[in-house]
Amino acid sequence: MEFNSLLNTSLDLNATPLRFQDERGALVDELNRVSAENKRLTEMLAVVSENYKDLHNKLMENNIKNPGMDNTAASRKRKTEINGSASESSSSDEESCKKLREEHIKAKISRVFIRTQASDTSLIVKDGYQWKKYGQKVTRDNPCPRAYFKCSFAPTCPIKKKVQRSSEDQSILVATYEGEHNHPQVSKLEMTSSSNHYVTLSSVPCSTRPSITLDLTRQKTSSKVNRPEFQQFLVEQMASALTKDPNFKSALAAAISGKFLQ
DNA sequence: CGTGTTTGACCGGCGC
DNA sequence: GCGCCGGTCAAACACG
Repeated sequence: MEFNSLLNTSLDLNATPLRFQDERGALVDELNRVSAENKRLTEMLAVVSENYKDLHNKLMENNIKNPGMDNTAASRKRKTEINGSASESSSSDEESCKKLREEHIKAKISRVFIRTQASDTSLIVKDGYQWKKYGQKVTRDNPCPRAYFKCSFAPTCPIKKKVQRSSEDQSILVATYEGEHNHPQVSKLEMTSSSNHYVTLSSVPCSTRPSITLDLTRQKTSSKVNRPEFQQFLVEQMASALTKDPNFKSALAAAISGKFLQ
């Protein structure tokens, strides 16, 4: 139930204070607690944004100092592939550039955390795109199977998605996106799944960026947070801090508009 | 019958 | 060189 309506209801019951005084007091306490929590989260958000800005600036400086050195996803696989292409005397510069571009796409990795119903055992994440499942695997570090998806909307779309339940909290789905779509989003309506009750707030991070997970499902938000301008402010602040990354921004907007308006 | 999903086989990278 | 592991393929299967 909407917290504000709860509060209003309790205020309407002033005529019978003996009966509802305790409940009203509890609600006021709850309001204060939620307001404090919201303030704390806002501060945390500001800190995280600042940290990200710093890291991003350092990354940019490093890229300028070391052009061609992509240290955002320094997997051993990538290193060997890049080294291999660089050392191949037979491969042309064009091929090397092409490989580097492909590697750059692969380096664009983002993670999305989605709270689902405990009973929901599917590995479906509705994010507005059409996906084709091409594999499933049980990995060593997590008893829950990992599903592999390719974008089915455009055959040439290089993005891949991995979805796996968190080993710590199996009600949380972790979707890992590798690469970027090379086409517009199919359907924004699909972004808010009825079964996905949590945040779809993504970290945007090639390994150096901070990872954020916000719990926006706590519906007892203050009236200030319910204001559209505040939501817009939050969206703009975070989005600008995260350098307009499309994955992050769309997920953030969906999370804020969807959950705060509930 | 077409489309999407499942699942075992296969491949390549990596550590020992 | 061998085994482990994650990722991908493709045949079989399910479903509308």
